[in-house]
Amino acid sequence: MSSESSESPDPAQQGPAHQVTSADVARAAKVSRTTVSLVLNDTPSARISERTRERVRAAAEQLGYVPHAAARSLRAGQSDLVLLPFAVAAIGGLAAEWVDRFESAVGELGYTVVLHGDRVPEPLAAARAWARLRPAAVVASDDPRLTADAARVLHRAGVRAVIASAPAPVEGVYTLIVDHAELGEAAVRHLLERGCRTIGVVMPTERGLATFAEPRLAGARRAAAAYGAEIVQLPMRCSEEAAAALAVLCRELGLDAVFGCNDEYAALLCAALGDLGVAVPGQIAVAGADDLLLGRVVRPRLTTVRFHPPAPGVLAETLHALVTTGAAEPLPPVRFEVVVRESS
Amino acid sequence: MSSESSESPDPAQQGPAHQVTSADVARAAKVSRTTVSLVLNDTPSARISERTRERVRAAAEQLGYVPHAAARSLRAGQSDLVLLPFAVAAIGGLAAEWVDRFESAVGELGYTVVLHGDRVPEPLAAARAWARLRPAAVVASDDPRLTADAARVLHRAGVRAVIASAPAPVEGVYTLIVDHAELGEAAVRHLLERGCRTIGVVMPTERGLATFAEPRLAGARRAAAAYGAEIVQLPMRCSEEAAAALAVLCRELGLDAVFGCNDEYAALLCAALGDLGVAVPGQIAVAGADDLLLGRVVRPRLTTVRFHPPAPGVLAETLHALVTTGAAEPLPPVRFEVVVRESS
DNA sequence: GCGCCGAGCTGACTCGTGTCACCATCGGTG
DNA sequence: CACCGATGGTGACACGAGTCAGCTCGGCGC
Repeated sequence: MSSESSESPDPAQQGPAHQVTSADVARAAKVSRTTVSLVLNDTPSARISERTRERVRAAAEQLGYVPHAAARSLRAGQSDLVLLPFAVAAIGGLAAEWVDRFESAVGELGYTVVLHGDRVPEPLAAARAWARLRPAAVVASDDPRLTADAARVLHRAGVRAVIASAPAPVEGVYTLIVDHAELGEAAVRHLLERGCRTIGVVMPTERGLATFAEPRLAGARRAAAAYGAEIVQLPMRCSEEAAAALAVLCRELGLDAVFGCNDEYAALLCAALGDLGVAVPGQIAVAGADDLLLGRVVRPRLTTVRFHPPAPGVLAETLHALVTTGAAEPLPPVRFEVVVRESS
Repeated sequence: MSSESSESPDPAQQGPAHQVTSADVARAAKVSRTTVSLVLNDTPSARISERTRERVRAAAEQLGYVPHAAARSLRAGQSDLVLLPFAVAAIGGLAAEWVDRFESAVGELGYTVVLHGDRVPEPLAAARAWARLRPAAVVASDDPRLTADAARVLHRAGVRAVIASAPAPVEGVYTLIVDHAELGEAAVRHLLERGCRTIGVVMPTERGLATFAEPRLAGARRAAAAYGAEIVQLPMRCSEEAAAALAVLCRELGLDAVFGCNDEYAALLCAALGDLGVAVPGQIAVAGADDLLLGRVVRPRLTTVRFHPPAPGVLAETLHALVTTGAAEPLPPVRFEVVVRESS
């Protein structure tokens, strides 16, 4: 494979062909580098004749000049990066679409969104890794590593906005309250209202999911307490085999309902119960959470809890306000809604 | 631990508190900036006494110094960024896990992986956007924007390795051959071997998926031609309603099999057929692709085509070789495997 | 002739880092 | 005393871009 037509057969072989800088454009247009900068950035105060502007733009185009973001933000003292420290696999289908729309929204405000998932468990080490990039903002979601200390490291590195969703406010972080306990409570209250009194709660054993699972369980307990009902913890891996084993256990324990913690686990368990001949919801009712496509594909369709995050555009403006003015109106807590379908 | 504690109550409120640079560390340790750099980078040729090293490290720790990645790579003339220009929503569940493992693998080689999904449709504009970040490598997957011209823009900006998966080699790009036509062919050949002769192929109407759908359809045609069978295109959105409508159409058309293009579409259609009382696979056999969890959760379980990408570590080493030496061994084409389950 | 003005452009400094060449000190030797 | 070789450090430049103060030049008024 060769990429450069006639000049040179293979640029990958001959080392970087000399990166094009604004100095090259200046030489080509026979002006100073200053002029190039003024023209290409449309600096309002600059008094450059239209003829010169044309020359500069033509030269830039012809040379294929692309500004160097790092150099620019170094000089500017502030970058246009917005860092989302997520591992891709940790983003569900629903959230993925939200992320994409958020990306468009902040993109229109001139930011460059960047996802960077690392496996660093220690909060300060993770924060340092993020800080190296000197982003203008960091937007995390229920990431337990985003502690007050981590936020301090980020602010020290010049990060202007640190945003996170979390069950409770974190010092130095603009916190969007997402109370998973409330979600668990809503799901289990629904099952209680259906008359169920012995309710299993699936606890995913995959690392990282504990952040959601623990508070959801706590909420489930809260709901059960009000009805004098019983809660049973059900550890489970995200696999068919684990689901099959757990289904047997559910029957043995005589549960009359299970909160799956998440649509994936709920659907897996639901299918396993069906294979066992257990009627859903007749003998055991099942509810999931997060309203994934999955829940509408299985039969019976899965009852789930859908949550309503702020519109991406709204959060984008909040971010922009934080970056520019250092403050922003707090957003209302994220609300949940039980979507009753056929599994309960 | 607290790095600043008493000085300032709320770092977010009082503006950037003066970013900590290596010069600050130098002052605190009473050495030159050069020494700081030598110590913190463990430069092998440096002759610095252990006492001084300690002082420098202590000062850096105490001040919470984090190096400025942009400045560093500016000076180095090359960054450690690996850019994956994917929209998050475009990554399926299976691929997401692969991406995460790839991230770990290249991370161990000292790179920083960054996902950046934009919606720029024009290849050169997109390439310029990527080039601004001056990554060491760009790894794309079946992205139609990664043309030979786009690759040229990237190389011009000093990008050392441009890697992509695609059905056919692209000039200037290290291409990992993933022949979706072959995938479609395998799936449909399986259905043909089951005796089916009138086969529908779902064509997702969502933008971006055409990249996969078109070649898969072409492969389906190839397989059908060998058997003298008929192929019917079935456009479909990714929703329950669209699936229900399409299920009716399938029955009317008298199809005896459908290739769902993808497990999501296949599962959706499968469920809709079931709701209609059509027996799967009795009356209509269904096959999907990509081997998502979804396919093992629905009943009947979905027959699917699984593909075997190179191990993340292998591709990471290929990338490293390209970045450092400019060349790498070609990898064998990605192979596919039909996983027969209950829907066919 | 001199002073002033504005249009049009540029020189020189800055951001935070890495690195090369050079410098200072010291103990030892001819 | 002059010289040497380590040892332990530092000064100054470069990377690519943005920006402020200042330069030149032609035209105009008196």
